[in-house]
Amino acid sequence: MSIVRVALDVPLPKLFDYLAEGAGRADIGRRVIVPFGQRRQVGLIVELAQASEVPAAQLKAVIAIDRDLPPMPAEWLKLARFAATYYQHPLGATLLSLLPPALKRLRPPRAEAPTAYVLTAAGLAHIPEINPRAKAQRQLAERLQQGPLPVSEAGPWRGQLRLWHRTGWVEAAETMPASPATPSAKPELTPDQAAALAAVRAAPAGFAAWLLHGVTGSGKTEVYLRLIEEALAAGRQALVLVPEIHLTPQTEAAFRNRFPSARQISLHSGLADGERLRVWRACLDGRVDLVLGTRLAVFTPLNRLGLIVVDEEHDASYKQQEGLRYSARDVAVWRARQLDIPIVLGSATPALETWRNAARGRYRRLELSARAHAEAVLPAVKLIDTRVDRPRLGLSASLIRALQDRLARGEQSLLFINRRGYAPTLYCNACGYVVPCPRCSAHQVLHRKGEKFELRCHHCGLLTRPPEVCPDCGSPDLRPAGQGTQRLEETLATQFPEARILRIDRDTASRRGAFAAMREAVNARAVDILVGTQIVTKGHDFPHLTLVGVLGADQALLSPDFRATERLFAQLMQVAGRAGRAGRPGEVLVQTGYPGHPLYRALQAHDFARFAAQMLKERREMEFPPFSHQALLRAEAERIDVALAFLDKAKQAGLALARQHGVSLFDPTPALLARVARRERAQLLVQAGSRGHLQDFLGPWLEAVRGLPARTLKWSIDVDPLDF
DNA sequence: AGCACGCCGACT
DNA sequence: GTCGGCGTGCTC
Repeated sequence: MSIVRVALDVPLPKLFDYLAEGAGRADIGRRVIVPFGQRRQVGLIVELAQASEVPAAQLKAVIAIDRDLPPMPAEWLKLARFAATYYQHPLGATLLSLLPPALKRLRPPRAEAPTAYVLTAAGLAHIPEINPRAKAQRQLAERLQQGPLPVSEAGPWRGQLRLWHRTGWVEAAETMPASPATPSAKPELTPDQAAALAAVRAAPAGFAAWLLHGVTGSGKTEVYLRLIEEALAAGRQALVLVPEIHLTPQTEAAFRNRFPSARQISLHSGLADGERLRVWRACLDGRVDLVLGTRLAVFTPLNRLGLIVVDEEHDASYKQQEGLRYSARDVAVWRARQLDIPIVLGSATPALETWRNAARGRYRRLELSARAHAEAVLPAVKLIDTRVDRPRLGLSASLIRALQDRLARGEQSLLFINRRGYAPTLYCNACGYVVPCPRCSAHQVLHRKGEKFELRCHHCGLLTRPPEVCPDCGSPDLRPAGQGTQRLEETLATQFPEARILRIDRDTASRRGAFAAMREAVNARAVDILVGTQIVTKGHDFPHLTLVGVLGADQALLSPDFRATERLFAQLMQVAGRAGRAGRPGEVLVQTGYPGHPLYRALQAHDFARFAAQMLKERREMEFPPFSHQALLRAEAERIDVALAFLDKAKQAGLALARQHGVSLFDPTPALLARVARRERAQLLVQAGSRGHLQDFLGPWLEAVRGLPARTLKWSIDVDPLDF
């Protein structure tokens, strides 16, 4: 009787042994259903064993091995094991969280009816044999030869398609139907692009990590496309990671137009379970050439992977903030190394970690310095000193003049303000009281809803009606304080009654398709002034935009988070890149009370290298990443002292180990946002000089932490944390 | 994580 | 006298 070692979705760092008659090597990586305690669980076979340490009498037998699905490949299991180990997450919980949700259900889900069909090789071979009198069949075959046929367009052919599906002449098309039959034209390469491509081509085959550094508009995408083209031509697959779903539709279309014959899929958390399963299955079967997706796509099982691209590699959304807290960028680099293939990390403002890796020669840097359109020059960045030119309702006189200019010339402007809602707070003019969220350590944000106002907490979602009088002193003189996108929109409407204004933030762009519609409106010049949060900074071209105004940027400079400046710089570079793309020079006006700040100087010079050098110098002095490696033990409880006491015990339990491994344990502190939804959060920082030391320490330490009583609290470990 | 077992307060 | 509170301990 064989014994299989099964990974289960339980928070225990161990495998469970089961008897499985007739199980063999071919079952490693297969889904199983096993009895577990009083219930049944879905698991994954990860090893075979001759004997078990568990007494034979306690071993139960597997209920079923799912052989309908190909086993998860060894490479994938290895990748998942790495992630589990590196991010200190139980292997079972890791593996099961990486499967499509549908496969975690006990009842192996039936693959849903396809939404489109393609001809199989067998189907193609069958075509000549179709009876010439069977007109409908001939027509259908002809149509299928032109490409995938969506069921929605199949009309009366539906029955025939189902029949052919059963005979194997057609199959479900996981890949989106290619739009044009002929690939879109390849633009001519700029010298920088050509040089970058030449460098990659000249490198010996195998693993290499490339940092493609180029400002917005310098044509990074074209470099990706050429490299993908070569990978596809060599019969390999390409995996392209992008930060967020908003980005996928247009990137998706660009890729499909360029590689109409490639089988392309998109993978992100917005997909319905059935769709996600189908796409996954297609990858597992090797029926996909090009995968475009958000962070979770880094774990797609692919057997011919030849190239990985991580676009906007600095973006924080690559880091998962719960469960397995992985960084898709870092996992991608590991995967490329494991598969011995190249990986390209692209950004105008690389993460300082990445920049330093390039400086140390671990990654190789490729520079795109010029904008792809020769006539498009980098925008001039000017600072408006708000100590002199005091903004009224957020707008300085200089910014108003600049807006007037664009309106007069029929050009578009964008005002960037990273605060949604009407005003960040509602305060009492008599006593200074500010309405707090009763459940979080944060102020409630004033939102306008039609003619009415409401208070919302951006952390826990609490929605309340604004008080009529100050809850503290009874004064009726309550006022909005500061600016949000809604209020700015309102101010602009009074200031420029003739202007067409559009606000883009999470509140207006969250509806499906809303974002695309707004982008279209802007491109059709149905908008004069755009007001937006960071959502507008992400990879969208607005060709008629010549002015970008930045409001409220200083806030990040005062943040206690040591990465806040890095993020602000990236955001400002990105938003500046929106201005002046179609030959007209763009202008960026930043309102600030600190015009002498080095961040702004570097921004004016469009000099990332200078900014990075400054930041790295500071980081080195402070022994912050990338000059150290961190992990955060987070704890949350109903009371902060409970969380802090737990962390203190954890610290005591780790002191000896820490000394032994040369690792520093800091004192437990309340989190920057100490209370969210009535839960008090605290954290303990672990810092080490190298990844190795940190890793060596974390394993045994967490084992000890797991033994600590933690009845009324939840804790988790975050390796390479981004948020504090 | 679930789920059962187990020992102390207000109810048909 | 029971129903049920959630403390603690285990799951191959």
